[in-house]
Amino acid sequence: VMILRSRFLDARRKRRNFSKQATEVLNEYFYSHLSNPYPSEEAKEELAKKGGITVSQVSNWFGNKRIRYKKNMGKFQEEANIYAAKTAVDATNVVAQGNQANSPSTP
Amino acid sequence: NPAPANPTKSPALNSPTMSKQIFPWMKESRQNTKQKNSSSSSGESCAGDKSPPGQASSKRARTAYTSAQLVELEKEFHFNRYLCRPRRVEMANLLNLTERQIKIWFQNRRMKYKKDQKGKGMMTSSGGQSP
DNA sequence: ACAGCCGATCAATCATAGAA
DNA sequence: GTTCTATGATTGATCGGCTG
Repeated sequence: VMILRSRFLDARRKRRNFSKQATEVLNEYFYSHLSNPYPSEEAKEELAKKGGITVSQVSNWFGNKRIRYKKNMGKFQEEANIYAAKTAVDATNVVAQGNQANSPSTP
Repeated sequence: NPAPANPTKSPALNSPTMSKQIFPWMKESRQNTKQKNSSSSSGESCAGDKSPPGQASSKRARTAYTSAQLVELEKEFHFNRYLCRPRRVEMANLLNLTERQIKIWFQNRRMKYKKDQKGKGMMTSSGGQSP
């Protein structure tokens, strides 16, 4: 209403859809870690690099994906099956206690 | 309430492949993780009550701040990124918000500030796309 | 004990891109 | 060109951990 939405002070919300490559990488991680889709900071950086987007964008994507997935799981069923085939890093149990080798970028 | 939220719903899957379990993070709403218990007498009432029809539950609504409030907050932030207690009380009255809201606003604002700084540190020289 | 901060996340909402 | 849906970003507010 009246409150002319601050056309200014309001960050420019320009949106550009992600590339197929980025979406592919993000979905792959999401569905292969469906038991706990919370990538670590390092994992986010890796995903950002692979998808050609920023870490913030990776965070936004996971935030939106999680909420929307749980809000309407049925809608993603199909998509889930598509990505489910790849990488079965799935573990019914959360918390990786035995942290084993990874492939992080050792600084 | 578009989604009746049926907490206990069976997966009922008929996919040829594996299943789709309902992991804990998919469970609704926040406020979980910990369960403290208790024992103690008094109190029960646990909160958690759903909320179906009725109502009542606390609804941390997303109060939409007016542009006037935002301008004041923004102005103050530019002056000081941190607020002292007295100043906070002052602003709370002035803007008709609670001290808590003022505090939270500054916290979120600082996070945003930090995030913005992050993105501005690298820019070789190219750039500017002018549409 | 106790309040404030940080970092991550949630959840609602805004605004636009794309499909119908 | 209009209408509805998918999706990226923003933001008020919460959760848990840490600190003085």
